[in-house]
Amino acid sequence: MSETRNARMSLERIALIDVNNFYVSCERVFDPSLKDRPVVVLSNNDGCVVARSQEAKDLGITTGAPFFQVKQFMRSHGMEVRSSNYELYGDMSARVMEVLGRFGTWQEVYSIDESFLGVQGNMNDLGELATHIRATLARSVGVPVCVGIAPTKTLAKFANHVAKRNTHLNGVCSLDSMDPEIIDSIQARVPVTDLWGVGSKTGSKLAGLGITSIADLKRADITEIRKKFSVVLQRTVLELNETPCIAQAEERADKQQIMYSRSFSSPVTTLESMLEVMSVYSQRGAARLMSDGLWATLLSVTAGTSRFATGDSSFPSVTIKLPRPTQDPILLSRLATEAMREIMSPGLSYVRGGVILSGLQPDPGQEAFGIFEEENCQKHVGNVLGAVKAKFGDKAIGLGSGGFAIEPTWSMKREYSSPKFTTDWSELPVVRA
DNA sequence: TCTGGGGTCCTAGGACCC
DNA sequence: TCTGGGGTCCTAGGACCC
Repeated sequence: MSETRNARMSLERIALIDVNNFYVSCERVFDPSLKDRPVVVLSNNDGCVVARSQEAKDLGITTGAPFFQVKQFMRSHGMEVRSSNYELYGDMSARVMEVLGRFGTWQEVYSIDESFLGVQGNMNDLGELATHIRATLARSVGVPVCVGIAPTKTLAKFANHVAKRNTHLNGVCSLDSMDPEIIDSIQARVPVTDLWGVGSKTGSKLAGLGITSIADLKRADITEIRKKFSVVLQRTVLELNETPCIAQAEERADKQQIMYSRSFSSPVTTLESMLEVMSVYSQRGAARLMSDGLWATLLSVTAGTSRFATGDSSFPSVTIKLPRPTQDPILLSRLATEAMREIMSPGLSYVRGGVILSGLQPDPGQEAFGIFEEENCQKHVGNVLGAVKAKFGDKAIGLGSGGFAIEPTWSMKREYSSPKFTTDWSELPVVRA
C-alpha cells in the first residue's frame, strides 16, 4: 500500500501500549527522589531483580539477577532497592487501564502493564492519538508509556519495541507513517528472538535453518514453518506479513486455573509446618475463587526443594478430583493438607509450596450444594472470612493453622517495601500545603 | 545463608469407543 | 499366524509470556 493512500485512508489498527519499567515507575510516582536514579524492584522474598530503571539497566543489572549476588555492587553504585509491592502495582495498573480504555474501539488488557487497543483514523490521526495517550497518562496517572501501532498484534509489539529503543521517536512508533524500506532495514537488524512468541528454544532451532532476524522469518515459507515448528509460529509469520490471526482474548477461553504458590523465606522441613502452608495457601485460593465467582473441581498440591541445592531433591505433587465443585475453604484446606501429608518427605528442606485449583466453572450446579443443612452452612464460611478480613485486616481471622497471630517463619520476606500508598487508609501519603 | 510467581496455548500419546 | 481406522476425551509436558 502506498504512503500517499495511507495518509488519507481511515485505517483499522492495533495499538500496544505498555508502561516503561512499570514497577519502578509506580515507586517513582510516590517517591520523586527516585527520579533519574538507578532503581531496582525485587521479587517475592527479595529473591531476585524483576524490574530495573533505565539507569540500573545502564549499569548492567540484568532481570532475574539473584539479589544476594548483586547487592554489594548495587550498594557501591548508590542504587535504590524496593521489595515488590503488588497492592500498589495492581491499583496503579487498574488506573492505567481505565484511562487507556477511553481511547480504543476495543481493549484487551494483556498484562499488568500492557494493553492492546483497537484504534482508527488516517496516518496522521494515529500518530496524534498515540502522542495524546502518552500525555494523558503522564498527567492523570504519572507514568511514562510507549505506544506501538500496526495492522496486527505481532507487528504492534514490534512497533512498541522500536519506540522503546529509539529515544528520538518520543515513545511512539506507528508503522504506517514509516518508510517501508526503513522498516525492512530495522527488521533485518533485530534478532528473531526479540519477537513476541519466539523464545530461546525456537530461536536456536530457527538459527539452524539460517533464520536469525525478523526479516528472515518474515520471508520464511509458512507451510515449511508449520511442518517444522507449530501453528503458533506459523501465525507469527502471517502476522509479520500483515495478516491478523491472533484473536482477542475475550474470544478465547475463560481462566483455566488459580495458582497460589510461593517460595519460603526459610526452608520448611517438618510435616507440621508444611501442613500449615497448605492450609493457608488453600484458603487464599478459595478466596480467589470467590472473588472471581468460580468453582473448582480439581485440586493440586505441590512442593519442591531448591533447584540449586546439592542434597536430596524432592518435587512431590498430586492432583485430586474434588467430591463436588467447590469454593469452600474448609473442604479445600482439609483435602490439601491430607494430600500433602501423603506425598512430602519430612526431613528434607523444602523451599517452595503451592496449591493449584483447576477445572474451573462459573456455575456450581446442583451437586455443589450438599443435601444436608450443615454443608450449606459451610458455603457461607468463606464469605464470612472474607468480610472479616476486609474489615479488620488479613491476619484478623483464619481457619485452623491459617489463623496466625504471629508470622510463621516461612512467610514472605520484604525488607525494602514502600507503603501501600493507595490501598490502605493507614498508609496514605501525607501532603502538606 | 540468600536464585519469583502466575498464567496461556499447543502437542503428543494413551484410553476408550464404534 | 494374520489383527482396521477413525474419532473423542483427557493428561502431561513443552514453550512462551510478563
